[in-house]
Amino acid sequence: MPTLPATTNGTSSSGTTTNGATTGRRGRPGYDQQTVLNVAVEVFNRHGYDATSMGILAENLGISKSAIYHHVPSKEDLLSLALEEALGGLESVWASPEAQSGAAEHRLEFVVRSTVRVLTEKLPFVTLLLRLRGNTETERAALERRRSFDRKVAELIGAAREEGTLRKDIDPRTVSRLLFGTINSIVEWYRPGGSLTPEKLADDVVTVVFDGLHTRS
Amino acid sequence: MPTLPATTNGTSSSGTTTNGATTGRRGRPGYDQQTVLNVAVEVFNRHGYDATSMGILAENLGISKSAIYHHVPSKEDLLSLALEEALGGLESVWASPEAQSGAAEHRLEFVVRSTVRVLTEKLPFVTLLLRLRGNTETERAALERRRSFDRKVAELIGAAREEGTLRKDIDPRTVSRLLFGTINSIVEWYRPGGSLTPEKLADDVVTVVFDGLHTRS
DNA sequence: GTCTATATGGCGATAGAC
DNA sequence: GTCTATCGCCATATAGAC
Repeated sequence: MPTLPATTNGTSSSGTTTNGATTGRRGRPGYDQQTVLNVAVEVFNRHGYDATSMGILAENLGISKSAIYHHVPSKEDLLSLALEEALGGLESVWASPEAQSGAAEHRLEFVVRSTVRVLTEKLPFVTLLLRLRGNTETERAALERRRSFDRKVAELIGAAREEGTLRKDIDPRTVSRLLFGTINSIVEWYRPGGSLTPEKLADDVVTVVFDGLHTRS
Repeated sequence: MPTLPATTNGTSSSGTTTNGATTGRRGRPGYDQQTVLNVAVEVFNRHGYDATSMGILAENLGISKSAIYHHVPSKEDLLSLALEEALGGLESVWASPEAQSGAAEHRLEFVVRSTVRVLTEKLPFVTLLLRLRGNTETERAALERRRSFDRKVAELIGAAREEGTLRKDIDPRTVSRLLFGTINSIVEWYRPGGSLTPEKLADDVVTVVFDGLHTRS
C-alpha cells in the first residue's frame, strides 16, 4: 500500500477518515488537529512510526507536507498526542471502584476486561504505544507510564495468587508476562466492526486466560 | 542508550558480541559476516530496524560505516539474512515426525513447545521477524512465510477441536490469534541465561494456554 | 578488513505568498 | 488552511588509499 495518489483534495476527511473513524467534519480537506492525528496514527501503524515520513503522511492526508505543520508543530508532537490518548485510556481503568476493592480475583478479571475494552476503543493509539522502542525522551516517558500500568496488574496477580485463586506452579512474573502477551497481541489482529464484538472478545480472553483452551470434563 | 563512544576498536567482538552471544572469534575487530549480523540484529531490535542507521550500527561494531559494506552489500541484506535465520528455524518445526502424525492434541502441543524452543534459540532473529511492518519486498516475502507457518498451526487447532480436545465456545480464528499472541510475546521479555530455562518456559506456556491460570480443584 | 572522503537523495522543518 | 520553494542535516552507499 505504498505512495497512494492520495484522495486528492476533497474526499479524505469528509465524515470518514482513512482511519475509518467518523469524525463528523463537513467535506473538503480543511483538517482539524484531531483528524490529522487520527490519520497520522493509522499511517504510523501501517508503516511504523520511524518509517513514516511527513511526505507519506501528507499523501495520505491529501495535503502538502508543510500544511501538516499548521496543525501540529512536529512529527514527534503527533506521536506525543497519540500516546497521551492511549495512556489516558489505560490509566482510567484504575479509577473504577471495581478495580479498587473486592476479591483480587474479581479485580483482576475486571482489569483484564477493561484493558481489552480500552484496547478496542483506542485501538490505533494503543497499537502505536505497544510498538515503541524508546528512541526519544517522548517514547521513554510513555514507556515508563506503560510499565507503571503493568506493575499495578502484576500486584493484582500477586494478590490473587495469595488468595489461592491463581496457580502457584508458575513464577508470577511469567504469569504477568504471558497475560500481557495475550492481551496486548490483540492490537495485531483485532479490527472493530466484524462479527467479534469487543464484549465477546473480552469474554474469550478471560476464558482462555483463566480456564485454558482444553475442554473441561 | 544513544551514540555509544563505541567499544573503540578492540574489545567488541573478542569472543562475546554486544549481543551477548559467544561467537568464538579471536580478538580485535576483523569481523566476519555472521558476527556483523549478530550485532546488527541486536541493534535493530534495540532501536527498531528503521530507526537504526548504518552510523549507529557502525558505532556498535566499533568500525566505520563503510567497513560494514565489506561484509554485507546493504542494510536490507542484513535484514534479509536475519529473517532467513528466523524463518528457517520456525519452518524446521514441521520436519519432525511428532508434528506430522498422532493425535492433533499432541501434534499441537509439540508444535507449541517447538515454537517456544526456536523462539528462545533464535531469539533476536525471531524478534526482528515479529516486528516487521511489510515496508519492502523483503519484508513482505518474510511476512508471507510467517503467515504460512501460522496457517499450519491454525489447521492443527481445527483438527484438535474436531477431535474434541479443544473448546468449541470460541471461534477458532480467535483461538489461533490468542495462542500466537501468547507465544510470540515471549520475544518481548524472555532473556536466556536467567533462572527460567527454555524448557520450563515451554512447560509454562503449555500449562497456561491449555489449562489456564486458575487453580484446579 | 579497515579507513577518509564524497556522491546523491530524502528527511523534518521553515518562509512567506495566496 | 493551504501552497511552492528551500534550508540544513543525515541517510545509504561508493571510490579508492592503506
